[in-house]
Amino acid sequence: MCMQTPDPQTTKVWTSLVSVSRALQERIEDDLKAHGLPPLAWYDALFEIEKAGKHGIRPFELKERLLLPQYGISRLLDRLAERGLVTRDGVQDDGRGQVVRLTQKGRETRLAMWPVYAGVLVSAIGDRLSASEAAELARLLGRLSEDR
Amino acid sequence: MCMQTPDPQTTKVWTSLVSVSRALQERIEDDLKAHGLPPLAWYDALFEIEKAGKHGIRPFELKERLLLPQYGISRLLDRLAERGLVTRDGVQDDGRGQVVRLTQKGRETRLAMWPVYAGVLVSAIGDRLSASEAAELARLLGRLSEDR
DNA sequence: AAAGATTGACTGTTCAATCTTG
DNA sequence: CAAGATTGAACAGTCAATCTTT
Repeated sequence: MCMQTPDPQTTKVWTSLVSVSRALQERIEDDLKAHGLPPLAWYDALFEIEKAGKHGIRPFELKERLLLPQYGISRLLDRLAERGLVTRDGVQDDGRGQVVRLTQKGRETRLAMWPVYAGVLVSAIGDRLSASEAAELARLLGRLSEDR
Repeated sequence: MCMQTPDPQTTKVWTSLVSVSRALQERIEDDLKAHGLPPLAWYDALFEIEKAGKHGIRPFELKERLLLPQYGISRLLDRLAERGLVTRDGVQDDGRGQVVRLTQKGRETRLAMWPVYAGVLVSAIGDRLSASEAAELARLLGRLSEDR
């Protein structure tokens, strides 16, 4: 029974990680809201659906890309469809499934969100780190998500 | 009208930041749940209240420390009190306010959460980075939360 | 039975309105 | 009116159960 306590550096990494990512996410959400735009989570969804083009994408594929549970996708698509940002159509070769496609309004919304989103990233990250520092930071963060 | 797009390094930092902090938080939540323990957010609250000792702490102070809105504190304290982890008493010199104190059960719960919480931090951070890498990572993250 | 997807009920979060005291 | 705190209603997330098709 080894009661392990992280060393101070580990703790510092953790607290910085949480506070930085929370602060950034909040800033993005606030800016989006101030512009009358949808929440950040929608951006990723709209982007993935947009990338799928006119062939569309199946909800279960979206689930894998966005790392959300299936019911999460289901409810998210409900809201996107409600606002007219996506369409959901049955697919012929598999009666269980659907195909999701972005509408014109969906494309416009995604596009309108981007400058706001990008603006925060540039001012909060790009403007604060040199290219080499950013590369080093990305590398170190990558170390934390390696498989074991 | 400058349509700014973050450079690839900035984007990589952002995506790594989000995925690492999300994955870690999920691992901690899952482990806590597997041990029949409360969610991570409670840990910080219990810890802050515990630090206040027998003098207790006022909800508005807790709000500042935990960076939650006042109604968030109100509801969180409802749940903590419901489970017998904290007490809420009126305070004489300010009729509006309350004082929150940790119960014995609250102390035990906080203590039981710690090894689970710490275990994830050690295996996900401490074991993966050298001391100098951890220091460098903490330094770079710190750069991102400097005031401007 | 497994895969794709949805739903009802519960829990938690958010907003605006409210209440009380200073 | 401002500060400390709560609350009803709306919204989002979660769990387990369900439904349909393969």
